[in-house]
Amino acid sequence: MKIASFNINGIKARHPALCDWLDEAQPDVALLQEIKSVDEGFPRELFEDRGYNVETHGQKGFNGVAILSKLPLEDVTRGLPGDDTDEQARWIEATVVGDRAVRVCGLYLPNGNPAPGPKYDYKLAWMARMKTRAAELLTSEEPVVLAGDYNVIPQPEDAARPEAWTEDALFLPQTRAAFREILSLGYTEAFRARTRGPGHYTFWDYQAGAWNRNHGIRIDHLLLSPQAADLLTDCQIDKDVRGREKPSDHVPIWVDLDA
DNA sequence: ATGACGAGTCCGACTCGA
Repeated sequence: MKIASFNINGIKARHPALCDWLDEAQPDVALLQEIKSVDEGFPRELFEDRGYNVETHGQKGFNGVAILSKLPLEDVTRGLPGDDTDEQARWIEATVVGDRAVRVCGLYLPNGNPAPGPKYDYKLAWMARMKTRAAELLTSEEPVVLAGDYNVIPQPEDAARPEAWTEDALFLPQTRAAFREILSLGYTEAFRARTRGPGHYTFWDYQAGAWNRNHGIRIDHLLLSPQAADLLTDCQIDKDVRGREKPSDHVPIWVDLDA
């Protein structure tokens, strides 16, 4: 079961590039972030025609997450539990029924800049809620995948120029500590389970020639419960997507599970 | 250096992102 995460930065602007990548990468499941669309505005036929089931959790103008799955989806839920007043569409869950049932969560973690400030407070509060949900999911003792745009640079080696990010909400010590707290519940970061060392990125800013200079950061992650980690056979970043026509500023990252 | 990004919203200029 190939499960991918991709922050597409707007479905209206990105559906051609997204379809090209789907046709070539053939993921069984694609967890999308920043669809920037309401549910009714999402071009679901484009994906249904390719054999995908489509579940969206959209909102007007920004944010928004979606699940595309060639396998049946069950028990779909929308929104991160823990704050009924939170209206931002950043979390969707479903159970993918393959040879094994896998619970997948697609997430778009808040950016948090500028820090300090209310946006950073929201980020940290959201991460605390996510930790609670991540802990609950572990009690199922089923394979769980938490995949998405975490807006977290875990380590200095995950940025081409870490010195440029020291004051940034993506790299502040509190942000990285909150990310480690979720990992410490018992999750495995899929990419780092298989690849060590610097130079691996999932985001390059549109500005200042970041792509041409390879000034990237690694902020899109897949976290695996122990039962999912036992099934891991591969994890790759589709870096070349960033160099194509009208790209997102993020690229896809995916795992292959023996499920 | 007069610049050096892009998407969405509602129509020129704002917000948002990372």
